Amino acid sequence: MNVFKDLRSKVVAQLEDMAAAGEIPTGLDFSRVAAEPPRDSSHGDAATNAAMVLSKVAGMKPRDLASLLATRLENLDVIKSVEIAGPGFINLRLDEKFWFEQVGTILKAGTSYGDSDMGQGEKVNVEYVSANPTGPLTVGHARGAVVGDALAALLAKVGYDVCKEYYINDAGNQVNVLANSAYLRYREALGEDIGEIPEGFYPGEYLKDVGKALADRDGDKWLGKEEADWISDVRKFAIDQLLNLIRDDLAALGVVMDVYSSERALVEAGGVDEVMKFLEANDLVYTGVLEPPKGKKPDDWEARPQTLFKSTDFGDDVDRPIKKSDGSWTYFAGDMAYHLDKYRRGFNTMINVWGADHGGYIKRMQAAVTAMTEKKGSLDVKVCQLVNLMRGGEMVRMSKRSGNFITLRSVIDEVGKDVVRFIMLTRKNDASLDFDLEKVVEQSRDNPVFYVQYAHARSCSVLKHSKNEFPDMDLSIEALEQVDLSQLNSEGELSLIRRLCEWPRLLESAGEAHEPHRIAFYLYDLAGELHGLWTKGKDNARLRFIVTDDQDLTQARMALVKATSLVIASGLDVFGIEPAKEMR
RNA sequence: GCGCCCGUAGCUCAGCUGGAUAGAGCAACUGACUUCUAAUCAGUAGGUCACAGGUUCGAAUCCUGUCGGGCGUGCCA
Repeated sequence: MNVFKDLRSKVVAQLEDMAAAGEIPTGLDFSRVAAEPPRDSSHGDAATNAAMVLSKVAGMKPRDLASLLATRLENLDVIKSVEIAGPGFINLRLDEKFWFEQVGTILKAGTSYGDSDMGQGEKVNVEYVSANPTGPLTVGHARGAVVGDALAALLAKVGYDVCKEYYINDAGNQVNVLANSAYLRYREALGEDIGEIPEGFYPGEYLKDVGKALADRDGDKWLGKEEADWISDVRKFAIDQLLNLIRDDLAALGVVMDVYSSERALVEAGGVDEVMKFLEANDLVYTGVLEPPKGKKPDDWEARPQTLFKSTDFGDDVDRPIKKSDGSWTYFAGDMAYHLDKYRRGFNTMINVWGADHGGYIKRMQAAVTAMTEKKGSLDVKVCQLVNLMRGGEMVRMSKRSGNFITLRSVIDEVGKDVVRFIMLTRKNDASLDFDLEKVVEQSRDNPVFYVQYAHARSCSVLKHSKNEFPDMDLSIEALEQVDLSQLNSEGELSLIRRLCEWPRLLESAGEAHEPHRIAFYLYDLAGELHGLWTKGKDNARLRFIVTDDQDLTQARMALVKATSLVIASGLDVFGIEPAKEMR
């Protein structure tokens, strides 16, 4: 049940009646007509822009059109009052009874309140993390992981059929570097002194375990052999080990993928050849020489003919190589095959969550998707900007060369996965984000995780206390749904109810925009309303949630508190966060 | 050079896809607080939405240009 969607259809119905009655022309386009909560709540519960949007095509002054429509709306029974304001807004005030009924609706729906069928079961593929299997996950990876995960959950909540996917880059050069690094550690595990890790190898300590595991499995079987003999086996072994490591890191963050897709498997199955065939058949490739890059010193640049994809035909800036000058495939070629594969698996809508350093790659990938799906597929790329890890206001510097980077795991161990998840969602993806290890565990309004969790914990606490105060009060959902809420008519209470009713609408707009961070801001505001109400009880005992001499009033308040905690829990659920029952 | 992102209160950021008098938190100032769990709440102050044009009933939001910051810019993945 979405209050505003419902109102909008009531408005449109009236407009259709007006057209039928000859008051306005027939056949008008109502798609821009909206019914939304006004920014300033003093304007009422909802406002429609119908008169302003339609005045021109209807050939009427906005105010005249508004007054015709207003008269009709006034006669609807849920509407308490109607007023025309400003340039032609129609402000609607709804009957309080209507709002009270919504609390019952929320209680009945529970955490499924806000679920929507907007997506119509459409298949959507969300690809995220996709970190190279060459090391443990870092804080940087965590942002993409959380944003992708929450976006997937959000889309599922509003009615899409979502597949969460991880693309394993196991075909490029870096997995050979990995294999060589692992081989070195393998020799070390078998007693050899390997000294300093040379340039061009991954130095990380985690590879010791990989080398040891390989030695345990295969003994000295690869020792003293040519690289060509062991590379393929060792590479596969190392990749599997690293993927297990990454999977564990993701699990510690609460992320579970539906599908892991291997680049190597795709290439070996002929995916790239198929892409080439398609491109050739459609005259989308040619052999050419690219201009030298500008703005960068073309030190060792020399002109070389390559196989190029005509991505400029689809909005890219230059055509992109799919074959290197030595004849091997570029990363892009494999990625094209991968996206074609996704499309073939039934995903017309694809969303990729990428790190900031991949910004320059978006256009060519979108061009590729457009070309390969003959415009039937779409690709949205969410680029996550950098996370600045801080401690007490100071930047935590990481040096990659020494292999001394901050792992995701160590951060989770320090502050907990729920904190990491929430903080990663407190900024829109394309803005950079400060993550202060001290601030995020502070107990203050400045720390949104705490503030929201505290609101939930406070609800739980209040419910528990009310039960102590009135042992025979029925707090079951069934009972609370039936409670008469007409006493909850203070401004704070009605404002909280209205806020709760915005939840379904917020979910849909956040889902449509692919912006899960909006939920974080909503929850923060919602928590603020609850804390505000709570403190009113200090001035006036009658306004406390628990009124010791009035069980009926208390029970009504409990219905509202319960509904609030359900919406908070449901928001946190989209974020994959466990709501706190108490603060310690 | 070109492309993408960003520019909103002293600071950190929202702004619901074009709505009414642009909102929060922090910091500052004033007040409430023997509690249903203390870590909160109420209020004051703070703005040329970088700048200049344009589109229209209406622009922080869309378009063009300028300035400033970040990222990316052949055969890495």
